[in-house]
Amino acid sequence: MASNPVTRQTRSDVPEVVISRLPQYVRILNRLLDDGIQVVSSQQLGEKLQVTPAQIRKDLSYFGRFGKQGRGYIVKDLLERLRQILGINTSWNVAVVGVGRLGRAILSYPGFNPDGFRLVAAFDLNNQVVGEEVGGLSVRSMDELDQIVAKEKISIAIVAVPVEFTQNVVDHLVACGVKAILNYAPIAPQVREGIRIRNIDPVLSLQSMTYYINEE
Amino acid sequence: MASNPVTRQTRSDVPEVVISRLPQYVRILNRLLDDGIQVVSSQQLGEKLQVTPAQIRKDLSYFGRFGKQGRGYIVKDLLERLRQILGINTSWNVAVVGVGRLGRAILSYPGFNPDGFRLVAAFDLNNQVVGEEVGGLSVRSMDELDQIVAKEKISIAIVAVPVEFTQNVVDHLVACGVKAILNYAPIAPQVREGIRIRNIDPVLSLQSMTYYINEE
DNA sequence: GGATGTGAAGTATTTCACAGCC
DNA sequence: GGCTGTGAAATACTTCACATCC
Repeated sequence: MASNPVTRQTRSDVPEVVISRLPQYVRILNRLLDDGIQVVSSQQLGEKLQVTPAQIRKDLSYFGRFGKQGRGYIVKDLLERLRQILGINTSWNVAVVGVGRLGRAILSYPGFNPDGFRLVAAFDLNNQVVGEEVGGLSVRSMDELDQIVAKEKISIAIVAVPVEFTQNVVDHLVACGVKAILNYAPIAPQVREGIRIRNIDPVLSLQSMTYYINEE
Repeated sequence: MASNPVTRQTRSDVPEVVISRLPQYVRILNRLLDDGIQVVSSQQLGEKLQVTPAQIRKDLSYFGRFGKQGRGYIVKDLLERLRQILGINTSWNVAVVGVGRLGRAILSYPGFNPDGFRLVAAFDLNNQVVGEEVGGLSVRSMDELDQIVAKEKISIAIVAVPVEFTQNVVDHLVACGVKAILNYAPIAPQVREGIRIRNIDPVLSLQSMTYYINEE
């Protein structure tokens, strides 16, 4: 990371850095589709994404041959294939843990649903907040976590609790069967092999930019 | 990414990926200092950060020789040097543009100040919000941007406006002399050479994790 | 004895460049 | 003619391993 430094190797032989670029391709393709554009070349895609056309072709080549030589890629088809590869062609149920100011902003953000995620449950550590209605969801107690994760088939959680509770909450989520976590607290929680975690850490991002401001 | 994928090369010959790790070292060193630990080895630091000791030593070697052979690093001294290198030994004035739910969460987050940043101004595009008091700041109109950026010596901005306004706001900020931008909208705004930008993009992070959940 | 700092070796990732196909 | 798909080359980054020093 900056905030999300990409880690190494998986059993699959596709470099993790390649996977991390696919969602950006998906986003651009969605836009092109909305604009009624039907065919796009790696050249054009590269311009929009500020990456080299060769990189795009190489990235895609890990998964198959999606293009038409001499023409480019059919936007609709490539989009469909990438969504399939990433597993975002179906919708994932997501829990939000922590309903403070940040949690509320997350719960009311409309951008998750169109992109393959449904926020289906909200939890808070503080019983003062439990029962409150936020973003169309009734805030639950952590005691109900296990049960609701199972019932709603939740495999992804967004954690926005104070830093001192974060590792505990993450452990609890993993114990309940959650497989991927997006963490907003300024630490890097430890998780066992097989669990994916990404940290959203604006302070780290800012601190790595100041180096370059100084340089001038 | 995932949200902050690290880009390439600068005039300085220190790899960007190295710079992106320094803030994490700073964070751990701060913790060690708080815990009263005075000396630390690359081995110990590596365990806490889940990176190899060799990487830490190599990273630091780009900037000088900070350790004592046979002993390790003096926590206080290394921390001070890293803060100096990153330019976070002094405090940067930061503007927040966009005072919606997310902007409010950012403005009330107490974690920026201890780490080298002071939120000194808030702006919104919507005149309904202008004049309101949020996080101890009075929300300003975008008309005042130029003047306040100059007066407050603001070189960093956090942008949390709706996606359709983002490129415009970024352009405006750059025109006013802002040098680094942290963007929360789900696009990658284009900026000219010399301006640093990082995107906080939770949806991209989530979408790159689903690939691995599926894999199992 | 123990840990740093660093060339050299080993990997990973990106880019080149061109054969092959539409 | 134009653009993909891909080995090969180039570059970037990480890890090794050891001389050096406290």
